[in-house]
Amino acid sequence: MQKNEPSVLPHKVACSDCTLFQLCLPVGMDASDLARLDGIIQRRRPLQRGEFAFRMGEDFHSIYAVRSGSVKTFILTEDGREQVTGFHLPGELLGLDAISGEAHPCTARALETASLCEIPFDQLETLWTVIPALPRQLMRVMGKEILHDQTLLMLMSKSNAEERLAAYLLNLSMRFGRRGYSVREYNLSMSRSDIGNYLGLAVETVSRIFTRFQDEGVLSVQRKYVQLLDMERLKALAGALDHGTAPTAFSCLPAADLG
Amino acid sequence: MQKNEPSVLPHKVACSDCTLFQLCLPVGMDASDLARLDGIIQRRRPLQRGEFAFRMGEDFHSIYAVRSGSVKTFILTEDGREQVTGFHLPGELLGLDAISGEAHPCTARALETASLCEIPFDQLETLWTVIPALPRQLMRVMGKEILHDQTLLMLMSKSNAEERLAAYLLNLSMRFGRRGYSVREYNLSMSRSDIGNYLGLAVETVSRIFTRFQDEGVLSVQRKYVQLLDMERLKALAGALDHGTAPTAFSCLPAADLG
DNA sequence: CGAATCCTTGAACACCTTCAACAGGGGTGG
DNA sequence: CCACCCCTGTTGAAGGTGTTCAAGGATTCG
Repeated sequence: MQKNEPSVLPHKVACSDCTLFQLCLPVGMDASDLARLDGIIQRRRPLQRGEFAFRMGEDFHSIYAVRSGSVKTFILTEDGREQVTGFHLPGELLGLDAISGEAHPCTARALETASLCEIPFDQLETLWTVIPALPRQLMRVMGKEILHDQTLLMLMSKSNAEERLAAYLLNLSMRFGRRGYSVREYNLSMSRSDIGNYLGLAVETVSRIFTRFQDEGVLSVQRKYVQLLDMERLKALAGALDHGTAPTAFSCLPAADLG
Repeated sequence: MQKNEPSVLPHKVACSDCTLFQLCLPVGMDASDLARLDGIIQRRRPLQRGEFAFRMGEDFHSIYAVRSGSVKTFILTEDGREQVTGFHLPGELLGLDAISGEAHPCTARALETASLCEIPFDQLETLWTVIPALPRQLMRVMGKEILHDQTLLMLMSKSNAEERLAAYLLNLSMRFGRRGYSVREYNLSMSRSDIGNYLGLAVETVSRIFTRFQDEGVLSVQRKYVQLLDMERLKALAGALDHGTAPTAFSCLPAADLG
């Protein structure tokens, strides 16, 4: 199998010792910078599946980095329906969409046991007067988020159900790969319903396409466990959308994460 | 009629004298800060309809603020098709999606005669060491962009054609309103094809729905010129999507601009 | 073991797309 | 100034893709 969970529950690991270091905020910072950043980060007890990191409408105070586990973010419409806006893996930041306002526009909920680093935003602001690399880096991350959303947007408006699911699975693969996990097999921490919601498809459609992909030998799936058997076919299925004329290191979707 | 074009061609207007001041970057800056920002801004000759501000793949050097006219941004897929990612009105920034990378991920093209302020990013970076409000403000703008994309995403995945077009027209209305123009009538600077592309709909569908809305008395449209006759019905048509449990001042779509 | 939830599968239907033809400006050139 | 053309926009009819509705099967957890 694969290892989607770190073997040790990290509770007091410093940024400098964190294996996610390069995926997270501290890129381009030296040891003393790291120590300072470390000083403002709050490490809370891990969230259990279903628990909330923050809820829509709550005052915005902090952004969060996922250290282990996974989190989904979603908006509740006034009629009570959910709209999943993203899935967040270790090394990814949470709450960036709140920076422009006073309150969180979405809710963040753990899909499985997950530990987060909380980074109080006002302290981050005071910090970047002494660490010039910090705002630049945060903007890079926000820029990636923008790219991600635009890619997803394109997926939604120009692709059919097969292409969407293929791109989604490849994107997850890439993100797991970056974190040192297998790109060929992984466990989905989110339900079919979440996937469908995220991709703008009915659950039934997601299910049908999983079956179809399996019948065609592109992948094997059994409940949460997915093996990508024919990456090439999958990439072909994902369509011309991805390996575009894109500037930099776009593997299957832009450097920005799709979910 | 309405006034979508400033009467004077602005060529050497200082930030402090710019009527778009509050929509643009300089929010929360004092006179001396403004002067400094002013010093790095480059004002080029206006773009003619069809001219490019920058093209996908070009090195990222600057972000741009639209001063007058309108601009569309789009991605070219490898098979040569266009994907419109946004429309930009006066006071809105351009090129934020390039901050995370080395090159522009999209192309920006004038929909009509348009003048832009070019803001070299490296100079902006040096500037924000002396103007702490600057990175904060830029992040707010980027955060809005993220919110905008997420809203649009929701529109794409959960709404039908009528809801999309209604939300789109209301969003434009709101953005014109903020700039002091009429919220009830305006000229579309983009083609039906661009609208359809942007909303993930076929041109024919856009056309049909315009006709349907007109037949129902919701609006009147003739070529580019649109009058919103029944805002309430239009809002109802746009659906529960917008006036959500949203945190702050969400008029019809979040404070973030939809296009 | 039973209940609840998640996932799968089938069939009918709705919505939008595609294909096709035509209308109407706006510009150019005669 | 008018004729012509091209491009954009409109309208109609057929077809496809995904949704909805409905039911059954599988897994998990109390």
